[in-house]
Amino acid sequence: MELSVGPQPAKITRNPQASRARILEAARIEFVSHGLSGGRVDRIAEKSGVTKNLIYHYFGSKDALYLQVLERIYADLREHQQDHDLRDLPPVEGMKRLVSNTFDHFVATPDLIRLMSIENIHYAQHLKRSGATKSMYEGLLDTIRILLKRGQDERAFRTDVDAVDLYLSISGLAYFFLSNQHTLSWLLDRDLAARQRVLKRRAHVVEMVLAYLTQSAPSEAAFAEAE
Amino acid sequence: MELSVGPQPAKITRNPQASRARILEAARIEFVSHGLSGGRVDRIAEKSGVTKNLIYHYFGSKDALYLQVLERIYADLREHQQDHDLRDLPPVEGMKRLVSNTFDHFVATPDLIRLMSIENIHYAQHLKRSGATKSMYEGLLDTIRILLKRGQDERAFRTDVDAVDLYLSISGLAYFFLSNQHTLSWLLDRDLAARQRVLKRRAHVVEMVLAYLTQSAPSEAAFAEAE
Amino acid sequence: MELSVGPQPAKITRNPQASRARILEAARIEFVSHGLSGGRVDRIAEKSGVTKNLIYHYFGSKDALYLQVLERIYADLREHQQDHDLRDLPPVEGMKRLVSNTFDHFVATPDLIRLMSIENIHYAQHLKRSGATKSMYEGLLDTIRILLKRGQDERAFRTDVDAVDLYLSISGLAYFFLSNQHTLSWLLDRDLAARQRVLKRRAHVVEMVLAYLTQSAPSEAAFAEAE
Amino acid sequence: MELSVGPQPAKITRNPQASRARILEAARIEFVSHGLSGGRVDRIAEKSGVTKNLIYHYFGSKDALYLQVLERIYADLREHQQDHDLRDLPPVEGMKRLVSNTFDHFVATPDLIRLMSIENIHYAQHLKRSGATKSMYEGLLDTIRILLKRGQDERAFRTDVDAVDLYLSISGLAYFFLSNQHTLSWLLDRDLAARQRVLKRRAHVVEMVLAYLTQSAPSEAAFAEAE
DNA sequence: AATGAATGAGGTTTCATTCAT
DNA sequence: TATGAATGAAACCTCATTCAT
Repeated sequence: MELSVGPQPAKITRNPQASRARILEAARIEFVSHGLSGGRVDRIAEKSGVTKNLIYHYFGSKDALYLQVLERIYADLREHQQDHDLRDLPPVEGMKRLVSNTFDHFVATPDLIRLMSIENIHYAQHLKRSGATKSMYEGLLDTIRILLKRGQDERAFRTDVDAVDLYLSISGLAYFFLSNQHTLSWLLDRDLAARQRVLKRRAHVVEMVLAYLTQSAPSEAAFAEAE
Repeated sequence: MELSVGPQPAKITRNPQASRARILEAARIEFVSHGLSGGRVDRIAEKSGVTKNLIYHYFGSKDALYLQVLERIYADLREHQQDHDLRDLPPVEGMKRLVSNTFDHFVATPDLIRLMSIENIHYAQHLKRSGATKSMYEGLLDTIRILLKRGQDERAFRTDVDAVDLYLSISGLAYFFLSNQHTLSWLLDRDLAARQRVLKRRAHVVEMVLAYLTQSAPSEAAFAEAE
Repeated sequence: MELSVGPQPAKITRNPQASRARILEAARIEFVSHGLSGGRVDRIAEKSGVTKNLIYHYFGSKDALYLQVLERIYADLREHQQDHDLRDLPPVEGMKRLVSNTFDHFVATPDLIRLMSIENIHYAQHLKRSGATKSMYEGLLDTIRILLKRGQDERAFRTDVDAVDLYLSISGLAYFFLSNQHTLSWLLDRDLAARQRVLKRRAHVVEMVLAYLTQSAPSEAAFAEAE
Repeated sequence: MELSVGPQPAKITRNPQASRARILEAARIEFVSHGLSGGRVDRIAEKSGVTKNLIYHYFGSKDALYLQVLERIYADLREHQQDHDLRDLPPVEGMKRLVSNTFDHFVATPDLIRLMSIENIHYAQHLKRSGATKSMYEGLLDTIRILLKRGQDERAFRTDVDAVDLYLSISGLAYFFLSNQHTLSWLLDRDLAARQRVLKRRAHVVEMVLAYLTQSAPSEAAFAEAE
């Protein structure tokens, strides 16, 4: 579309924090939209109204800037992720809330989803280099473990559940639907971004997880065939 | 004195189909490894042992080459996806097989997973431009619908299941685990690529889907809260 | 001065060897004139009538191109340095010729002198990385050794001469005068580049070396080293 | 609540002379290490602990700063060069001392040597622009002339000696060995910086100069000029 | 069918320098 | 006297693409 807004008036801020923030914001949009290789420092400079030099002055390199964007996204994630208060709810209720909260959070942060995909395309090499972010997952996993334990003690949940698998399922059921929105919408000839469709999906996900957890006995045993 | 053999052409195949195939194979590896923006025509030329010009001669542009790779991956997918024979199995058994087949197929085709992620990063713009491939999903969806119907008729499966949601769940439970292997392995401090881990995951996925399908009644109804 | 010859007509050669040669020639002039850090790839491209890309296509980097220039200068040096035929002359005559040949050769190849200075500014890091050139000095040193030996056998030359020191003196007496032409001309208020001055210098250098060699006994011995 | 100490200026010296001195010192190291084109204002600022602006405030430009460094080096040279007291020694003794003093001085001031080389790479354009320093050479040349005259009067020295050539030889014999240390050490496969090697060289240089001066008659005369 | 040579446009990064306070 | 913020110009280098044969 590219409405020609003309050359951004190069607003000199003399406010380094504001400049940094504007660069980071523009970089987030750029990298989320085009990936790391596809992202252009020129566009980031233009969008943030600073010169390219300043970007390099503050961040050192395109890669380092990308890493900062990545770390900030994860830091935001950690801040906004509040599952602690679910730990004291009745287990079934708590778990339902946890699943739908996770779903909602994914819906609310498409950037996070795209950056995670981008990172995986790059074999997570930047994330691995980053000093941050690892612990954040522990909170969510702990909440899952606590609710699981309490539900099992109450005989509401089955007892053979691996918390990590449960976490992967809760996430995966939402993530795939969102991350692959564009290919799936086309292949299935449906607009998966439509509000009703999203709400329906959330209900489905919650039901599937809860059905699994509340099933009395594991079905008749392990699968045998390897590969 | 120079032997006048004329200009010694380094490596003439004179076999256009073989050249095309070598280019496509090299391009697949390149794009799967580095993404579309990150993929380099130079490397494709080098790996396939042809000159860059031939690539342009055959495919016209980098984007067009990428599209060919994409279409071929989908064509392969369609060819190898054989779910028809599951349609006549007992519904529970058939569904278990369908879930684990899907899982195994994803495990066996990491390229497909990476290309789907790459396409979504690019808003599926190439896939949408492609004339091919759309129908392939119908086969799998039909098999799901048939097994679902038969299971519901036998009162083995719950009746309020949306086939598309079921398809999304079966795929998503496997896809996320595989597509996000690199970030997850690091964040969770586990090697999710380990064979035992993969097998365990497959069993879990099958159980979750079956638990959902075989649950007698839907849990107490719709969710209310919208975002 | 910069006579504006206009944009070199970008003469497309379709002759890679000619292109390479033109690039190398332009690079030699550029690096010799401005040093390594001061040399500009843009100017080399302009002067050689090719695009910058071609330079990188052929040579990979500015540093690599500089190294090529350096190696070529040394290769030329080796080729043109013909001292072999001096070995059979009467020792005094041979040595005179060797000294004045060396002097003349330095005068004739100001590029070599400048590049040697440039390399030393850079701690010879490129030369050290080069695979080439080392052996070339052996020829000259051997000639020195042979003439020296024959002169000593004839009792024409003193016997306490270190060949390497002699080589360093023969070179240094010429080199300093030439390499430091610009500072010295200014500091001494004389045009050291003037033809008469150069010839006078050559005679002086020959005399000094020969006076040393033909001196009957070494002067009265060691110096008390000052720190 | 923030302690309102106002903008906390990191490191205010409020001592302009000390700042100037620190800048000059850092600049000297920088230019001597990397040359003029290779020297970086950023590094000078960092090393001297001041902001770049101050450098420009005091010196105006990189070139001007380099010139200051150059002039200071020459000023130091003049200050420390004490050859006056040699003028009254016996000529042979005095000349020996002058040669080895010059040699030692070069050894002790590698910066001077590197800057002279750098200046010559730049065609001495900065030195020529400088208002200073020219006269300094006169002292040394005068000492040479005086000792030469007295030696000739005593019939200790030959009579056909050009003082400037003698000066160039005394300097060149030491300079080349030192300025080209890096290339020569590599090409000759010897560590020319080793203390023993340096002392040996000094003795050789003294001997050569004295052999020349004390040689009774000039060798048989003219050289047929080549070229 | 295939090539070796060459390019235009634009990518990331560097660096001397200036602005506003 | 001194600063932190910011810049313009140009540096090196990359990459998809085309030309002439």
